[in-house]
Amino acid sequence: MGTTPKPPQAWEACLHLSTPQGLDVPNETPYDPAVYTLMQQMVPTVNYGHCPALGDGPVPSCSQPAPVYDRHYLDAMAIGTNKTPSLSGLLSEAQREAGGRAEGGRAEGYGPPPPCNVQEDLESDSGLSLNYSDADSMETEGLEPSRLRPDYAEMYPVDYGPHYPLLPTLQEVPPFAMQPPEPFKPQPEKGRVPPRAELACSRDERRALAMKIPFPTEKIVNLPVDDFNELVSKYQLTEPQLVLIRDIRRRGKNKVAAQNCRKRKLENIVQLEQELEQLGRERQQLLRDRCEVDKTLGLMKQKLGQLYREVFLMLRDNAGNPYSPDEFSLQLTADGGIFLVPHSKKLDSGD
DNA sequence: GCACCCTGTCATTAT
DNA sequence: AGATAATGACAGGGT
Repeated sequence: MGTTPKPPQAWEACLHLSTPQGLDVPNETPYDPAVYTLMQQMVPTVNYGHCPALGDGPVPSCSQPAPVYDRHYLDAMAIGTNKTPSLSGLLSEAQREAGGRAEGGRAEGYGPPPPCNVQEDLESDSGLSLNYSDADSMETEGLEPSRLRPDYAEMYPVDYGPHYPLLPTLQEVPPFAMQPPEPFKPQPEKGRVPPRAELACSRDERRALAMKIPFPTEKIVNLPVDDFNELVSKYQLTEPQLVLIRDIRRRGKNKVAAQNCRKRKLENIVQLEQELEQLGRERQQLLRDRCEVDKTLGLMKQKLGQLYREVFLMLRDNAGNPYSPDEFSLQLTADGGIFLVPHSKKLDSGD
């Protein structure tokens, strides 16, 4: 049931993005000797500004800055905003709920809990709690003793009444433990479906009630360990009661931990989505910058070619004739010297 | 009836 | 060593 594969949400889809093709440029060396040895071949620089090094990838020309996979990314984000109501929204919702619940749970004042709806506890429990400390479930579900762990049946005699605790004083017994629970009549707010937890007191509260635990589950869960131990030691509790109390404390702590964990998970997802958006923006800016650089580079090459031609045409041999560009070329040495070299020879490009 | 979501719980590991 | 926190996995209930 809970393992049904779910369609990828926005952040999940984003994780499947391919690597940014637009930026993995083939290694462009800053100094290409061929450029300076055979300048006339490169002079007609027609395709500068077109980002030729990008190949046929999705990288746009300068005027079209929308690569294919960015649309994918944007689609994914759009899915995130359409299908899921937005994780930020979910997060704030979760925060509201968790915060409210946590505050409620932490409330110091201990009053009588809302009336318990024992009938509501037809829900089955899962895992150990069914077999271990679910006294009321056992009661209301009508489980056969054969289905229970042997020690469970031993720990939870069906007849609670007289076995139960030697309560210190009547004043210390919370009212709800002394009064029979009234039938629960949920009164949902308009336009809002109350969570299950609000419909009735929790299962652990009902368990505590059934086991006549003489203090509230809120204290069991929220007291610091020393205070908790002190509280427990003040009462003469049976072993089943102690087991239940420890279970209640463990479950209560874990419930809060799970809420916090889920909240953090949502926060992380939101943060990652924001980072993804930011990185997408940075990538777009880098692509624009590179187009500008390519354009500038093309212009410089064009000017250099022009200059090369002008210099070459001014050269004359001893007879005053111009050199043929088919037979000679100009070469630049590392120290800045310029030589006229026949095509059959080449200067050592080392230096 | 099914898919999805939310929540509580358990088991396990980390702190 | 025991308590607690964190988290994945699962189940049950609601929509």
